[in-house]
Amino acid sequence: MTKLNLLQGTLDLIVLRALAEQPLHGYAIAQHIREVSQQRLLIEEGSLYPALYRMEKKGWIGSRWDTTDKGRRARVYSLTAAGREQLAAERANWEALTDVMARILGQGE
Amino acid sequence: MTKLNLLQGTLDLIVLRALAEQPLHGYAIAQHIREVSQQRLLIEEGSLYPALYRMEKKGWIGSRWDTTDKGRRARVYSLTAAGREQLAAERANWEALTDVMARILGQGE
DNA sequence: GATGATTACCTAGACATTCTAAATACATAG
DNA sequence: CTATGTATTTAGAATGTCTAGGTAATCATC
Repeated sequence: MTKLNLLQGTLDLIVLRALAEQPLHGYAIAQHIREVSQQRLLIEEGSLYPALYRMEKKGWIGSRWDTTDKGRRARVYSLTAAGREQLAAERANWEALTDVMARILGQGE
Repeated sequence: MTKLNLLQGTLDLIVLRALAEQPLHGYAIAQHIREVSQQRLLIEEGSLYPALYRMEKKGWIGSRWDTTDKGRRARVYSLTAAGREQLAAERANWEALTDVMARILGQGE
């Protein structure tokens, strides 16, 4: 099982989806994605944190400082209403793209 | 039916797949993709031509100048053996990614 | 109480890919 | 002779991800 290449543009969708479940801090988001993907998707911190800042700036997520169960300070992110809309839009785009790709890849067989 | 956002990294796969069918010149590749995707995927020229140069440099495709049925000079690209391998690899990566994404998007329902 | 592993965040700079926006040139239709 | 379609080329901007560092606190272990 080789490591997967993440495609540019999918990280936002993945993060929004994770936060739709429950509020999480950055480190926990990375862990969560690793688990759900069965170790196949490894999000680098240098990708994740800047992505979180961008999304907060766009109003899709909000954050507050909190203490984790491990007793450490962490910035916990949660979805906003705009974020829920964005999630729906990106999910729809993703599904449309996979449809088109299936046509393209399958065509001629 | 809105226009789809192409994800960074999928263009090579799409082009390789198109050339697996038959040799084509750049303009025809763009048309072909538009048709197969039912007008949903519009590849810009500024994306396509640089992508073709990159792929030729990597040895995945080869080219020769030829005359089209419309009587014009055109650079016709075709898959190399390495290109066929690359196509298989990228197709496998794409399929693995859609599997993982399906898990992520579906999880918790 | 030193050491190392884990948790948690931050950031600069490199890199790759796609897009916008232009230009060139030839063919054909009107 | 003008507009439209065919066909290629390229510069530069925009975007997003990664590499590769850094800080700091907690916990287990020796």
